[in-house]
Amino acid sequence: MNDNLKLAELLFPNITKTPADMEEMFPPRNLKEGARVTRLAPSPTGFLHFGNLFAGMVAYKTAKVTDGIFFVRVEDTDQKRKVEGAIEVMLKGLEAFDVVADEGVVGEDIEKGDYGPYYQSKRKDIYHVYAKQLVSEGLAYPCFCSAEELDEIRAQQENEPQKGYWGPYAKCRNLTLSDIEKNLAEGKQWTLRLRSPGDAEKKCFFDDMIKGKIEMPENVQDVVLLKSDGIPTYHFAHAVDDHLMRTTHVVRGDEWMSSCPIHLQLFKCLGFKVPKYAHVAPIMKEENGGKRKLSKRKDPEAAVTFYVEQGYPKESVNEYIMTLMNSNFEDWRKINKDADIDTFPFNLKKMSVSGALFDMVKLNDVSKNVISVMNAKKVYDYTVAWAKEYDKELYELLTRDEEFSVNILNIDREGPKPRKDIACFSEVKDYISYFFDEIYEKNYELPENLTKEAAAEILEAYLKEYTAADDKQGWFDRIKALCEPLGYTPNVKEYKKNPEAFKGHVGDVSTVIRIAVTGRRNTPDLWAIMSLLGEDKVKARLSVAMEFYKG
RNA sequence: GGCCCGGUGGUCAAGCGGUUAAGACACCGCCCUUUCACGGCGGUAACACGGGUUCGAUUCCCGUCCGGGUCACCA
Repeated sequence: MNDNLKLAELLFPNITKTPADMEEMFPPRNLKEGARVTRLAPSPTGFLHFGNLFAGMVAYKTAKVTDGIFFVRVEDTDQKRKVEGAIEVMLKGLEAFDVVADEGVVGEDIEKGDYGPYYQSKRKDIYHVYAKQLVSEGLAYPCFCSAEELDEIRAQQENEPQKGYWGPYAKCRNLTLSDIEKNLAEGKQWTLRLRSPGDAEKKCFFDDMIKGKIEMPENVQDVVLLKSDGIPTYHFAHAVDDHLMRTTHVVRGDEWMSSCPIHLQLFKCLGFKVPKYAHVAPIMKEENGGKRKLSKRKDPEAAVTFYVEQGYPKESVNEYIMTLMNSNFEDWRKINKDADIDTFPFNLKKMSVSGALFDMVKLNDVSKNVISVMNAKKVYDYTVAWAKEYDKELYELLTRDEEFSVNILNIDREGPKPRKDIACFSEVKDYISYFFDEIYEKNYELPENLTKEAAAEILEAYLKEYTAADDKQGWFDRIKALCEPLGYTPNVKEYKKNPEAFKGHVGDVSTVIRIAVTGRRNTPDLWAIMSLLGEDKVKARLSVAMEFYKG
């Protein structure tokens, strides 16, 4: 027995399984040609960042368009960062936007699939099988350096371009078996390090699905594989897990790019086939002229819960994310208006290489379009569901008389040219406020070209004429008839030709009525509004406004 | 600082040596219109800079500058 084998035995006495056993336990997946296996591997921090959703969506779509598998693995190897209830928060956030795993962690401590466990904290023995293998091959060794010693090494390297624990600085790299036995006997803490076979003069290569061909110097760092508590670092866990779980495409944030030399080397040392990588750029935020990553601390929209709380329908957020993911999505949508978003041929290679700025204005535009083509009942249902959670008053108002509420939401909807007023359901309250006395806010402010006196005059005349019995045409004819006696013209074109001849046109008359009834200058179809409000309420509002203008 | 990646209108972006340099959002104007919208039409606005290579560079190469990432017993 050579020293490496003895050391392996010494370090991992209880590990009896071998990599071959692992291969047998987690055989290659039986999927059709071209099917991709992707994953989302979040750490349980209790916060679902928009970037996580974004990356998750990329991974999810990649699997879906190839009839592959998308799974969730929880990277809980850092005990210090663990947060209670974090899994639930994350899964809920993903689910709210239809990113649902086929396999892996599907609920707090609920796992599904044959390639688990999917919590890294439960996979210790699996990692140790490979750790033992590496040691026995001389590719890994225990390191007894303390944090202080490591700091010292760093201090020595000030002018050294190649920093870190490598070659000449790797103090524990050449410890003899008896040195190690002695340290162990003294009860010294140790980490397991890779004995890097890399050469800084040589290059390593990989072809990223998004970034293209990448060339970097080989890794020479003796990176930590197992922390002193025996739990693996990200690098080691990534290699072991993604191999054993048969991930074909590793989709992750591009902050991992610079670790690729380590990963490539690890896969090689472990005898694994390297997966394809797809490094996605982060979503950025504009800040005094510059760009920076969306920040959990500074930007409310960085939290996925933000969209839920504001009441953006999942369809809107999904559409917006798709426009960010593949810019040809909008063109596709234009010619496939009613198509299911899942039928869009998402393509990893069309992803943008650099980070896009998050654009709330664009999100709102996308969302208005999405909501504008929903029927009134659907808008009602969505709004009620949202309000139940986030706005009790609105919930009560809306559900008091469902038919009435749906009718309100139906004004100027479901036609060939629906209005686009609502971007998210938290806007609904304001949008419909004048239908409910409880939340209606009077506002009699007039446009510049109209005086209080003129407004009072118009209202007085209209009050005499108004009847709820009119149909839309009759209603409008009546308003037109009002114009001339008061010095306005019912004909806008005529007004434009000769503005001096009139006090205004029929639009001004309508505006005064609209303001009196709704308290605002822009609303959907006024006739429909007045019909829903009913004669009594309309008359009351007209009178109150008239008194106001009379002063 | 070393190593990577990137830089086309305000934003998202097509583009792969010859284009009037697409499109979308935003903005402006006009038309339609009872208002507001919707819709239609039109407009302002861009290849970071300097060198090459080439008959010709936004496209290829080099340098500069500017952004971003990364250099942990965090992921």
